Amino acid sequence: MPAPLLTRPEILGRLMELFREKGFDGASLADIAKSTGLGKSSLYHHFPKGKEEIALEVLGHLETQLEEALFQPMRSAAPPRKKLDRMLDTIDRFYEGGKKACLLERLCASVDARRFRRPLGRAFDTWIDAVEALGVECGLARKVARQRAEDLVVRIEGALVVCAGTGNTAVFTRAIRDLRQSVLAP
Amino acid sequence: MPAPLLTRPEILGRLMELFREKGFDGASLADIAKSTGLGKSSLYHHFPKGKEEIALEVLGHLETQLEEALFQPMRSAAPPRKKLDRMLDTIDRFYEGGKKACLLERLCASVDARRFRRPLGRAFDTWIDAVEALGVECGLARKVARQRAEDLVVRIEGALVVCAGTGNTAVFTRAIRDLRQSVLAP
DNA sequence: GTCTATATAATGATAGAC
DNA sequence: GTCTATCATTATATAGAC
Repeated sequence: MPAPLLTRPEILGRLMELFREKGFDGASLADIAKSTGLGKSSLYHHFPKGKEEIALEVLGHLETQLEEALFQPMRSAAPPRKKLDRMLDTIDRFYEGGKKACLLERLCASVDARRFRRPLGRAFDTWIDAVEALGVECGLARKVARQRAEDLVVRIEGALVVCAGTGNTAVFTRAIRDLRQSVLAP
Repeated sequence: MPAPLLTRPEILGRLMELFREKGFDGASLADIAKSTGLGKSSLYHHFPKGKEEIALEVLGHLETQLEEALFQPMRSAAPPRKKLDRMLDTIDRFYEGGKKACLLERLCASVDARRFRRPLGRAFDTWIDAVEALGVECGLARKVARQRAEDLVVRIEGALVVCAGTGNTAVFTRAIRDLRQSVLAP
């Protein structure tokens, strides 16, 4: 009875890396096995429903990570501007300055996107909600705060696409910089 | 000697639809054959180097379309604000109000993105250049015009991603509306 | 320029031993 | 919980007839 080689969070972390790099359609079970160090059969032990279940679990893992690293800190008593700065720092690190792709975007662009629709929509909404709350905390009208929050997510995702297409990460860096000013502006 | 069933632009048009819907990794040769009504062997007659060549040709077809429908009109003598409006109308139609994906984004998100890097970068740059020219025409400093142009492309691409993830096309509609005001603002 | 038939490799997924 | 071996299916790509 061999012991597990990796903990479940470790496995999911590696798989998130893989899907961010190759996308869902582009990552084969062979890739998945290699990136985790597990054989295919072991994978089906952990994820009996196969590749689709793997992606859903990885999405869930991301939601947990986002909650801890991105959303929890937003509910502290710190000044909203500080909290926005912290969020943008975390985002900048997570995407490595525009060099790494977004899991949400990669799954949106997959053939089975409809299967992932619910968790994808929830992840985007949670993210937007967190930024909206900052705006409201800053005294912005709810509607304005909402639009600014949507705009933040839109610009992050768009900048990642344009960076991937042009190879010019300056676009992402500038997006982050601009958002520090614009999101909570009066 | 059977006659060709479709002209080359017709073939490329259908394939563009297919890749926008399924992505490069998600569209199989069987899908490609079905969408064009051609057998696999016929496909290899038209595109001897296979699937990768198909995607490159489709990208070229898009560049031609963009040149005619998007960039040419920008070089007319019309007032810049009118021309921006026209571009945003064309974009809105092309993406069907946020319901259809962007070919550039789908190819950026493919496993072989590096193969498409050059034409992808060129397409993005040409697009940004065209918008930048409008800004300069409007009296904006070149640097400002450039940033606004990048921002337009970023927000379009990002809005498409968020729409695909949330199913809420309002985000795209609002992005288009906002851009009408912000891109050429003094 | 299209077709049918096929080659060959890779795909997602299972069976059963340990 | 992992492994090796294998399954049926699908993938991209060719050969050669018409």
